[in-house]
Amino acid sequence: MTNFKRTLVTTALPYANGPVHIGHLAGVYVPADIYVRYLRLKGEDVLLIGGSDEHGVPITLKARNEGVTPQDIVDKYHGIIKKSFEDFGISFDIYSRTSNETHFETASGFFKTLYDKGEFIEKESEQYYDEEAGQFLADRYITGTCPHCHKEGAYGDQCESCGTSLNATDLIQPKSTISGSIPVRKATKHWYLPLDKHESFLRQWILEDHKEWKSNVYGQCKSWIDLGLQPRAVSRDLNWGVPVPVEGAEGKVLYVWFDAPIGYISATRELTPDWEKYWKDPETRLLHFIGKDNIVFHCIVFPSMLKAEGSYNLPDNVPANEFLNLEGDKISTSRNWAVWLHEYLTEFKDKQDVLRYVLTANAPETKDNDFTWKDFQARNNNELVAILGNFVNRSLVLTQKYYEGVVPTPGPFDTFDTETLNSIGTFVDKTEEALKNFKFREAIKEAMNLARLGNKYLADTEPWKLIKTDAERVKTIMYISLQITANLAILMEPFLPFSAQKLRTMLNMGQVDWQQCGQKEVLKPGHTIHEASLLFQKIEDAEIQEQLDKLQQSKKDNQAAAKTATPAKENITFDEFTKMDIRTGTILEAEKVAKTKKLLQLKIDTGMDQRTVVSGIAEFFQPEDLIGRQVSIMVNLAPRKIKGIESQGMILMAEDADGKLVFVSPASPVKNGSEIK
RNA sequence: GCCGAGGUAGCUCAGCUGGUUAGAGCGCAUGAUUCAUAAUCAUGAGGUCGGCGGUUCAAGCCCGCCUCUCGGUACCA
Repeated sequence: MTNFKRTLVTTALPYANGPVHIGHLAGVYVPADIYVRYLRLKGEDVLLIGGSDEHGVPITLKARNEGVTPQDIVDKYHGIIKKSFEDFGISFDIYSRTSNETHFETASGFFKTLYDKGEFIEKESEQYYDEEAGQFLADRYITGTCPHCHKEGAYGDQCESCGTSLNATDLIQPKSTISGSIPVRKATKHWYLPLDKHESFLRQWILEDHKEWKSNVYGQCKSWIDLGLQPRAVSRDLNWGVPVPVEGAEGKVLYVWFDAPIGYISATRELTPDWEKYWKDPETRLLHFIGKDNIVFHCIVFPSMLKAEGSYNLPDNVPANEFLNLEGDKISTSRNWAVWLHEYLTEFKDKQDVLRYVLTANAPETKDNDFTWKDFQARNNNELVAILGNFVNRSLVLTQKYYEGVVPTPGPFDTFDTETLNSIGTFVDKTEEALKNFKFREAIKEAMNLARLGNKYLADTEPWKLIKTDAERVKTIMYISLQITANLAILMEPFLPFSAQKLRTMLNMGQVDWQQCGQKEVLKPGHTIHEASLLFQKIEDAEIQEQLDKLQQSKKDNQAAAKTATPAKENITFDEFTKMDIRTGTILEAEKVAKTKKLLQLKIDTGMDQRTVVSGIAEFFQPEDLIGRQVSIMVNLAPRKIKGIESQGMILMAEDADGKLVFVSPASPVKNGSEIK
């Protein structure tokens, strides 16, 4: 590995349309903060960069819904997010935002450079345009009927009902959410970053030169590259974002995915005039801490941008984490299934370190993990309180009791003393080794082992007994206990900064650095320490129950929301209704369409003929169970080829709240071909 | 379907390029102990390493097939 002189750590920019939750913290910010605090303690030159991602369509939509400006939205959430990070001790050198001036300048300059170098391709395409509002419509600004599940109110990019991702042009009866008018298709010009052009470079750089990346990251990249990379639009028609800085681009802004990672650069520029040293000097190590949803951007897209620009470093590693679930379910902002950081701190005041600890000890490093309140309580009570807090307390209380807070002068060390003192260094080394490899779960475990060592040492030497018979020996024992305690005060700093600081205050330690860590004498004999207070408090069952009840309430609210039917569609005339020819029919044959997940190929006796229908119901029915079943079929729907099979009609299904499909059939058997009207 | 990541003790996870009786923490049981927030310390019970087959003197680790979970992708008239 190259010997780097300094490190630049970036953390994924949280999207400023909502607060941050434990998933963000566990996946990105806590590990990044631990890593950076560790390097700082070692005296290394390191920067931790963060900021809010404030552009993009969802923010404009939210603003519209709430009747405020997009700036109002991002101001609000940027404030909340920034404060949450401060409160949890995420030690950013700068936490910036993409709506500020430096960023506009940086992003726009970056685009201009690539533009001038001819790194983009220009393409014209047809997009929906709202004539009343006089603007192009982003996919999210269009609603209509989902072509798949036929639910109304699907967005142009995704149907929230069936979860399918869509193209706006596929929506049935599209409608602009801005003016309510029916949008028209209109040609528009955009710039694209030809990722395919960078494929051979990416192959070499990732698949050959960075085999050491985490397996989830490496595999994901390989998957994307092998699937074939496509040119990606870097601009779009929108009025919220960084304007495209070329002529003829009025009403166009940089696509949010393009401007967001440039936010890392902008923030660094804002922080220091020396920013280029951190971004362009090959002796700087660039690290991106992100969640797994961001792997493709940070390993493929952003590096391609940097490479195309030419003067920037590429990331040396991208330690992406998987996702954190909450009590067995995916964390979801819209379903309010989350533990919000700003709420946590009002309910568990001053317990930042507890959450940091639990999220680190149970971090989703290799696979998705589950956060449960019961585990949270257990780790607090059985580990932080019982092992770490208790050892520190024992050590300090005994010192006060026997020596009024003065570190005693030790006598000769016996074998066990020496072994114990040596072990301190061993645990420190193991912690450090894990940290270097981004194995934070293992690192915090090894750090805790130092506290275990302390407890064992006290249990084995029993100073409270010896004090009556061999007071001299007790001095040595307490001296060693205090050295372990002092080491903990340093070793825990990256993980539990608040508690470590509190401990250092108790120990009257002052400034520390990593070099002291692992040493046998951190506190000199004669040094006076302060009164002890508890580092951690037990968490009672009632507090945990309160949190569980709160989540239960979210679940109830969601179920209630799911029960309300979607509003009726616009009226149609009787003539329009009679155009639809719906009949009863019987399924004669059914088989799964090869190489698909959802498709069944059905042969239906419609009374008039036997015809083939392809239907997306395979997830809910076994083909053999369908034979002989009577169904409703729309017979005059224009035929369409699906997976090479011509589908002549459509089976009518009802969709339940959970997305399950149910046949709409005659209540008792009728002649095939009977009209449904 | 295809691609990727996972499936190891009740729970959360380690297991390097295949090599003696498969590990840790928590939980559980028993014992010791009382300086300490009834905390601690020791000992122990728990595993056909998702399933089946193969390669090998030897497989949790390699190969094939199957199965389950998560993510990406195709498909949903």
